[in-house]
Amino acid sequence: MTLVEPEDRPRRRPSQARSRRRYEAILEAAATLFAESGFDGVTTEAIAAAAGTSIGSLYQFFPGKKAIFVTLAERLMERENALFEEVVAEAQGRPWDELVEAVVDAFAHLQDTEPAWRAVWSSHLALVGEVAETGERYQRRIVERTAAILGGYAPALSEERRETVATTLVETVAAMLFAGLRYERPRSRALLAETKRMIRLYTADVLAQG
Amino acid sequence: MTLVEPEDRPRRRPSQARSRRRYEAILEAAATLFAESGFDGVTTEAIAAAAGTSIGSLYQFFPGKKAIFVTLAERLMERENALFEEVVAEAQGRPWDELVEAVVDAFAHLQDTEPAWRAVWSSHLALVGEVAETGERYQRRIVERTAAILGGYAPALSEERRETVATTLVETVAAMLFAGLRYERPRSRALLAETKRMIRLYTADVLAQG
Amino acid sequence: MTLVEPEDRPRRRPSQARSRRRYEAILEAAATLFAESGFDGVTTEAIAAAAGTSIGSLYQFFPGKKAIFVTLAERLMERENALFEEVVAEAQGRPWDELVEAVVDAFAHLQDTEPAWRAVWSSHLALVGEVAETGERYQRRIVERTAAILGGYAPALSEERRETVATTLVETVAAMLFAGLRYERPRSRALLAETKRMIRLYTADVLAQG
Amino acid sequence: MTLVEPEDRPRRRPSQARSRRRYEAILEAAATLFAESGFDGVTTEAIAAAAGTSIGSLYQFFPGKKAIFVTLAERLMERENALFEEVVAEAQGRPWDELVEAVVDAFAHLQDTEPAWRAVWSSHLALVGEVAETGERYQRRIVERTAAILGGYAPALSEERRETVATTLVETVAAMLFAGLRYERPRSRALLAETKRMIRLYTADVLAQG
DNA sequence: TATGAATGAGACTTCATTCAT
DNA sequence: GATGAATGAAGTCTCATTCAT
Repeated sequence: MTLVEPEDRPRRRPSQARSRRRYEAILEAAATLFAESGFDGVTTEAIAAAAGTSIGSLYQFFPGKKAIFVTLAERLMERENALFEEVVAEAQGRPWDELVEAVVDAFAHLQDTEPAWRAVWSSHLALVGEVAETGERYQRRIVERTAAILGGYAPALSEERRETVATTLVETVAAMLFAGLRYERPRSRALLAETKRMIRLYTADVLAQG
Repeated sequence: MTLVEPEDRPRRRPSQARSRRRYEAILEAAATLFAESGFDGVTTEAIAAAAGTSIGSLYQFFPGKKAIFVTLAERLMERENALFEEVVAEAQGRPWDELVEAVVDAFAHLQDTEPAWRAVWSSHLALVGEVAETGERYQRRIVERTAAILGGYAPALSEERRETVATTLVETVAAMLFAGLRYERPRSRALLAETKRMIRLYTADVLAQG
Repeated sequence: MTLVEPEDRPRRRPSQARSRRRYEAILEAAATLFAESGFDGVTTEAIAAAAGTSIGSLYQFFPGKKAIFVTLAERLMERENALFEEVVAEAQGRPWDELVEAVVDAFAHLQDTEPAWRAVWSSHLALVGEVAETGERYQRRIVERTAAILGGYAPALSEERRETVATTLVETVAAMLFAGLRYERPRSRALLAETKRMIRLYTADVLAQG
Repeated sequence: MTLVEPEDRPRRRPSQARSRRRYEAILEAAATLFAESGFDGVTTEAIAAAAGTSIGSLYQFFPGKKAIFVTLAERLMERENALFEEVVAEAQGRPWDELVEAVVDAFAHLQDTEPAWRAVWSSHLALVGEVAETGERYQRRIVERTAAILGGYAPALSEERRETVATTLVETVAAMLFAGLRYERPRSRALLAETKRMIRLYTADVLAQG
């Protein structure tokens, strides 16, 4: 189970208010449960119960468990993408360091508020099955955009170098945000602060040396 | 399934040559299969088959599937610990940067050669189920040792800072090694090189500023 | 599910034009689908969809899936009965052979034009579940009528023989018509032709010998 | 579900005595249940229970419900084929009528003693799903053999006529044997006797006229 | 009355684990 | 000790039927 097949798409995107609520409840319950126990540790029955609905309704909206996960993943990735562009647009013209910091903070905030974050990134980073593809696709896009933006600050850098640097930055932030999940509050913030410092230094060096 | 219970220990550490071989074959087969498909994606039957033995024999050595995983994990962690101490001992007296580089290279090499690496770290980092506890315990030890060694190079650093820095270093290396698994060869090496550069810069700054 | 219970009757025989149309559409759609995929292979949802209505409406007319089938069956059987009497009335006074041939042809034509035929007879002949009872009842009536008519042509035959012969004729025609469904057009007609020849010879012998 | 796929073959043809018994018990229980309630009316759980074993064991031998049915069907068809050849060989040189009678009697006896008979023929004749293919294949073989043997008795008949006649004979016997299942003992025998008489007359006519 | 979303019993199947040989 | 057949709990999913709108 690695590719996203058509059968992994929702069955029916509900439009009426009550259905819509149900649909969202299922996704929300699933996000929480997946985050707690991982994909295989969660049963469709448990998702339905946590969403306060019946197994039958769940299957009316989604053709299967994987489809729920994929929907969650694509939604999150879409949001991450939008968030990235939004922050970048806002930070227009500001120095590189500030731009990076703004992006990292935005993502950290998303991580804090979005239950799906943990479930999806866990799967993505751990490469275990689901969303390998989806996650990779979205991450690739952010790497490319980062490389492009970096080009504006470091025109001397070869395209290849830019991509390597962008990949490193994105992977580092993602990995460290994820690692932060394993720590309680004061420590996780400290880890994030150190991460920012680390990439600031790295970036400065790259801009100076290539 | 998160804590390591007594029932997750091997049943009997076989001493006779033939049994020993069987035991090792099971662990080796399991490492490969877990790395490929994750804990839930592997059946005990498949492990036994890949080890060239029977499901009955497998259960003679291990009380269950989780015990196989836990054994693999503890073994790997033990080796990582030993490796760490070994490299540190060898690098005695050398500058901090060289020490760090030697440790990172040693771990990178371990990652390349040990099939269990991916399975165990995936579980550990993704926090999904198994070995959360075991992994955390071992990682903690390495962080503490790193902090202690760092103390030798930066006596001015407060104990708390030392721990934060050590944590950051260890998490970064672990996370980036793991991230490297998602890339093919030339890129994964580049990512590792950038990671080393990044932590070298970070470390230098810490040593200079605190 | 073998007996026809009161709950297998339609809920209400609609009289208003629009309802009537809906009711018929459901029966027609069901006939086609049952013929294609058998009773268990068809979902109520599919019937409603094929009838261009909703599942809710379907249950307004019929108390359940079986009731649709039973209605179809009784309707078909009724028509067969009427057809039989009609043909017999028309053939009044003609020789036995011509009478038989006329009946067989009429039934063959019904089979060709009525989608329910296949579904209902399949169930009846195969004795699997539905309409065993209904079918048997109607078939019995036709056997009795055949025996009675035969009495006019062969007064010497004992009542018991007459019944045996009538049963044989009816079963043969039904079974061979049904068998014909498994063949494509030219062959199925040939099979029917041979069947007619066979029963003609059989009948002639019975009339001659008893 | 119409074609016989590789996944419809048994999983493991057991060799040890105990397994063999279990395997047979499953098939026997399935034959009885399928005959009573049809393919869809039977659950794998019910088969396992009737066979005095567990659902797990059932799935160890067969990959699914259909595979049980297919195994039953192929086995029966194989037996029918063998029986046919056996009877034909024995009747070597005897008149056509005796040959036909011997074959019909043999099949009638098989029908009486083999619980799978009803289940398999019901499915085959009713064309509902399963074994359509398997049944057709075997029946075709018997038709061809019948046509060939008929050729020895009626060399003047064109090949096409021979096939039509053979098809008619085989279909009639099969259909009437099956129809007989719907009658209690004395009547079912009478029906069979009449069927024999009918095909004797038919055959005599064919041999005389072509 | 018409609609179709909601329900949940129950079907099929897998697989970790036990146990007789 | 080794084997692999046997077990059955538990998971995924379907579909007949109900019911709120």
